[in-house]
Amino acid sequence: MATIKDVAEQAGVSITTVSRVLNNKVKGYMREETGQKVREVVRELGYIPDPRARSLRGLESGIIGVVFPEGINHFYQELAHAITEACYKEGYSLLLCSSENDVKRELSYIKLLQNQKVDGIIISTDHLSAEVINELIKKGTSIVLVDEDVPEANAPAIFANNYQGACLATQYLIDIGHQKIAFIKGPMRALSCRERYKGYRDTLLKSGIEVEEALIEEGGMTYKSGYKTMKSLLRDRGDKFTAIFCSNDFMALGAMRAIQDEGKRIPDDYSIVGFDNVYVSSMSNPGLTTVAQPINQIAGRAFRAIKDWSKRDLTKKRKHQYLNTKLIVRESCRALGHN
Amino acid sequence: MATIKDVAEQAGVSITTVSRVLNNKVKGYMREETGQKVREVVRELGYIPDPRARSLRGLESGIIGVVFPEGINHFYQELAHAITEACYKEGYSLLLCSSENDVKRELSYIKLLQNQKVDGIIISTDHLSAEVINELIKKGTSIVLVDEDVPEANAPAIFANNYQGACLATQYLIDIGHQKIAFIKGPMRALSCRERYKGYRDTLLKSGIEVEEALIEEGGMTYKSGYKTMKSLLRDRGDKFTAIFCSNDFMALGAMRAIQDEGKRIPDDYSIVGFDNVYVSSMSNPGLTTVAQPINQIAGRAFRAIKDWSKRDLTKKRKHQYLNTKLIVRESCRALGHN
DNA sequence: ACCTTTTCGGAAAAGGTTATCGCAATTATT
DNA sequence: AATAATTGCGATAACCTTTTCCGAAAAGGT
Repeated sequence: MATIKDVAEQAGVSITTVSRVLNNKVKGYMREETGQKVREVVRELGYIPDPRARSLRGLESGIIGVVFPEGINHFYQELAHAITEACYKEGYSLLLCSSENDVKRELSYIKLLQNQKVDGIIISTDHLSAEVINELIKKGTSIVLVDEDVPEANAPAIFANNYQGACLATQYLIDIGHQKIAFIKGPMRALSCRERYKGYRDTLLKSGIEVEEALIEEGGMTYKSGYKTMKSLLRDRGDKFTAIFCSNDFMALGAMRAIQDEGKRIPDDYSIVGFDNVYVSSMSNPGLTTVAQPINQIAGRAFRAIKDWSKRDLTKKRKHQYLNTKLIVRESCRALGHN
Repeated sequence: MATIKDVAEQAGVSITTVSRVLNNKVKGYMREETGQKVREVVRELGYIPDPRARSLRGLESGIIGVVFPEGINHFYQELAHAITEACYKEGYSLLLCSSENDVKRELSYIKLLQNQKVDGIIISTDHLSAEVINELIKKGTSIVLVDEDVPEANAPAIFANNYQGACLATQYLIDIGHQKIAFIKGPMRALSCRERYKGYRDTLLKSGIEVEEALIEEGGMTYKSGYKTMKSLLRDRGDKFTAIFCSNDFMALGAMRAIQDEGKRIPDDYSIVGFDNVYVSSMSNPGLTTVAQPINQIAGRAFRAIKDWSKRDLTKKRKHQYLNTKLIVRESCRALGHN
């Protein structure tokens, strides 16, 4: 592995000069000829400055840390992939960590990332407090929140407009004739889930439909919990609704299976809509109609927020970015005739 | 962020002493009392040696690089997650890269990982040549191959016994009464796919069943390609087989959908078996019977191989590790009566 | 009391990079 | 021609750690 010293020797200039050429700092100018020569040798030796040495001097390390709550969750995997792509284009790479919903592990990962001197941390959490995050920022860590907000934290936050998405889904079901729409919500601890819940309620009310608490259940955002919750809904009040809106795709997929296991058909007997548009939602049978999160946009903006961190005006309040969602219509819903 | 200097000052000792305590080098002995004091201050300040400075001195960086061919592929995502878990237990973390099946990108990632001085690289590739890999090893990079082998490369290789897995699946179908078993194979470029293909053929032959080329098609390992391939199989010779074995779960899922779209039923009309046991295979309807790869074992051993790299005897030939697979029986197959 | 051995801790170099400072040499100005 | 301004580039410190070497102090032996 060639060092800057090798380049300097080979080019017959000093180390300083090589560094200047590479970082094109024009403090103390530079003859074009010398620059040429150095660049040539750099190419020849395939020299790349050691990122560790650079970051030791307080410069960028080229690594961005990502902390997500669940490693097996396809949504986070897809988001992580999207961030990878955004980073790759600009030569950055990703240190990927999953906290497995454990605050202790989350904190230890953050510490680890700080120690590795990452250029910034992109995190999705509903465990961390605003104080912890603000403390980190005060100490100089760049933190960007994605997917889930931490209200009082002074970190830029980028996520899908969950409220708007839930409205979209609910309105769609209403538009095609459904009135009795069940809802499997996610844990109310998570702001994103509360927003989706609110979107569902508000849209019903706006259309003059009563919100029936009996048709609302809380699940744990997993396939299994969707299955179980749907089973009990069907058993207790299967005739009281014609459509179901689920707070995420996994629960929707689980719910679909529960319905089919009960000998009912989708969309003939029940219509169903999910949320997230994870890749698998296109692989179900029937294909799941769902609300797509703008994953690539979220990833790109999160990356940009890290890169532009220094330009941020810390005295100003942080910027929220709500990105609109889109309804992806597949085959899991059918229009209801008037009756 | 506390440095070793802070610790030294706080404890009233020299930097050397702190380092000695931390790395418990007993060159020049150490009073127990001094050691105590230092450890106490370390705990107090929450001091952790800067991994970048350490690795600059030639020590471990605590980061392991992972290069996979596809970012969106659930199988690799799950494998990556398993590696993350294996690493986390020992304080390591992962720099995750996906080459998106592009050799150039693969090479540039490897270079990047080398520059970041990762402790080793875990890679799955069918693009890289043995020469490239051996060259890297000669230059001092620790490389472990997983999932896919590169025959002449002198790197430890760890993967599922694809041949045994394919035998398992085929034998299962035969055991429950199927004789006419179609096969959707993967690209023959990949050794793993060739092994699966061989397992399928050998098992048929062993049972005295003729291998019909007309029932064998090649797909691209994706949901879409599984769907398309199955469609054409059904159209051309739908009555010539009663079961299908697919080289991976995604193609199996696509094939299932194709069958169902044609108005046929699984497992009533056709039985189907996949390979990999990705998480989604449990979420299909009906649940997909498949061959499970021992992902956690692969991950654990790959990590260990990196850690034990220095203990490896480079003059000896590298060790292959074929790990046995397991059949996961769900609902996508039915027993055929004799007729 | 003097010498040897043991025990402990400090100074400094190395690892690769960048930023600051300043010295020459060249060019411009009067 | 003398002075000022500009330009080109090198020496060196700093970032944080580990390691080697060496010196000081304490303890032990005669």
